[in-house]
Amino acid sequence: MAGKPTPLSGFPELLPEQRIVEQQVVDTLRHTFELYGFGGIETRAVEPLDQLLRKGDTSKEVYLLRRLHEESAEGHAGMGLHFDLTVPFARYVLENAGKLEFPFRRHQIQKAWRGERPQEGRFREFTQADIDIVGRDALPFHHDVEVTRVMVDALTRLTFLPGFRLQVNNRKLIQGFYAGLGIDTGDEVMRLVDKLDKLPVEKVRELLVSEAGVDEATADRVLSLAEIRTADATEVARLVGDLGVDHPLLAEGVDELTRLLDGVADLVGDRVRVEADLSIARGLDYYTGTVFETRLAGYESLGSICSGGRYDSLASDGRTTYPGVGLSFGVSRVIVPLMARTGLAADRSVPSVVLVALTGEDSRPASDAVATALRSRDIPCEVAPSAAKFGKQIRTAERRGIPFVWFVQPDGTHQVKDIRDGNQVDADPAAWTPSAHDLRPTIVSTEPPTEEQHP
RNA sequence: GUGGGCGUAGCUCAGCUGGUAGAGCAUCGCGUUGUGGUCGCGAGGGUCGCGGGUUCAAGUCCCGUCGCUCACCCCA
Repeated sequence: MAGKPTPLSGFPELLPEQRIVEQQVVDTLRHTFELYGFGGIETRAVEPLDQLLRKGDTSKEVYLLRRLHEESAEGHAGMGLHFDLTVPFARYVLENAGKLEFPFRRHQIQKAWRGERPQEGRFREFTQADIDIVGRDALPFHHDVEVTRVMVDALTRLTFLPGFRLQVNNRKLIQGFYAGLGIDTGDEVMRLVDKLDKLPVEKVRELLVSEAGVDEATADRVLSLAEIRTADATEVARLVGDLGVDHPLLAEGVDELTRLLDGVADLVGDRVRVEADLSIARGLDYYTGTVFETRLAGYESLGSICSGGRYDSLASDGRTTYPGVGLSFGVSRVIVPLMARTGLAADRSVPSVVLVALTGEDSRPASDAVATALRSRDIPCEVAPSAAKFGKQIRTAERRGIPFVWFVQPDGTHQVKDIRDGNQVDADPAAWTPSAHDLRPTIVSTEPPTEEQHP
């Protein structure tokens, strides 16, 4: 009954050379977030069940905590693992409202858990990286622009990943447009429009008529709005205006969306684009203004890999309301499929840039001394595990992707060999330094496949 | 939760209408006795997911079960 353990579906684990990729993604995100003054927090893994279930009928996706010796009538402890970082954050804000400075900005990079059936990019245990800004009673719109700028900057710095396309819309714009058309089933219409990336337009038109009860002319105008897509801030007002609908909320939404595109224009580039996409709505729940989705170039079937938006009531204690705006980047969702599909990984499986060769166990102190000298100058290195033949020691380095092997010569001098080109030179343990490029593992960047290309 | 596909060596897989288990890559050794990669030769490695059934005989057929996987549902 011994046998090899098998992987647990939905609980991905990485090899060392893959974990390096994940850590570099997380390090880059954190570094960028902190450049903008977002401090980090970590919340506990569990929340009371009533907190987790406030947002709807998702109880079946929550992992419950239960003692083996559970005796309560419910059969569980009344606690569950959090399924995102927003709900725990909202609770944290309320709990610590008296001690926090508002507007409060934080980043949070943690695991989350969902009991759903795993698929590519969708796991039961996964890592997310969130930024949010929360105000007390009010939160000016410029913060919507700010979080977008932070995330665009962060994505831009993930140079070893494919490009990103951030799609932005605004709930006020949609709701104002629907109100201007006299639609009174706005939520239902929005939910159907949100399916445009899965169902053909004709099908959605049918559903709008049959399920949302709008007439065909109205359905066509709803779809015309949803077809609007532009990266040009000045185009938004013109394209929406051409549809001839008038409503104060619509005007407000157009203005916000325009300001947002304007506000990030200087940061966008080839790898990270931002565009207005008026079909984006996000799940119905609590977004009230700006909404975001993000596609990974060449991996559109993964769906949105970085989402978020504005919620006028992220949290409320009954007396005070805390509006927020934020974005959530799906770390696992992006990197695990890339590793599976393209072999994305670091060029070595260990941090070491040098393997110090070993001539014999009696000379291990001499090799250790070399390693100590290198480490004192922040050069990661390791000493060979055994005094095997030098050919084997070199092979050990090669298999781990370590680029340099260090030899202590019989006369006590030193040489270091770059095993990639075979070049071997005299070196001083107190002075030799690898190139900055070699010092840390490098991620082999991935080119997007050209086949995939859809919504 | 529903439906399909697949479980054979470390990995990728072959194995026909049942007849005692294979390849490539990887690993280890030797050629080359302290400077790798190429090349050549050789070796090790398997309760064929698990349980039951049919049969003289099951990796192969049947039933069950577990796992993985894809799609649907869902996606706060």
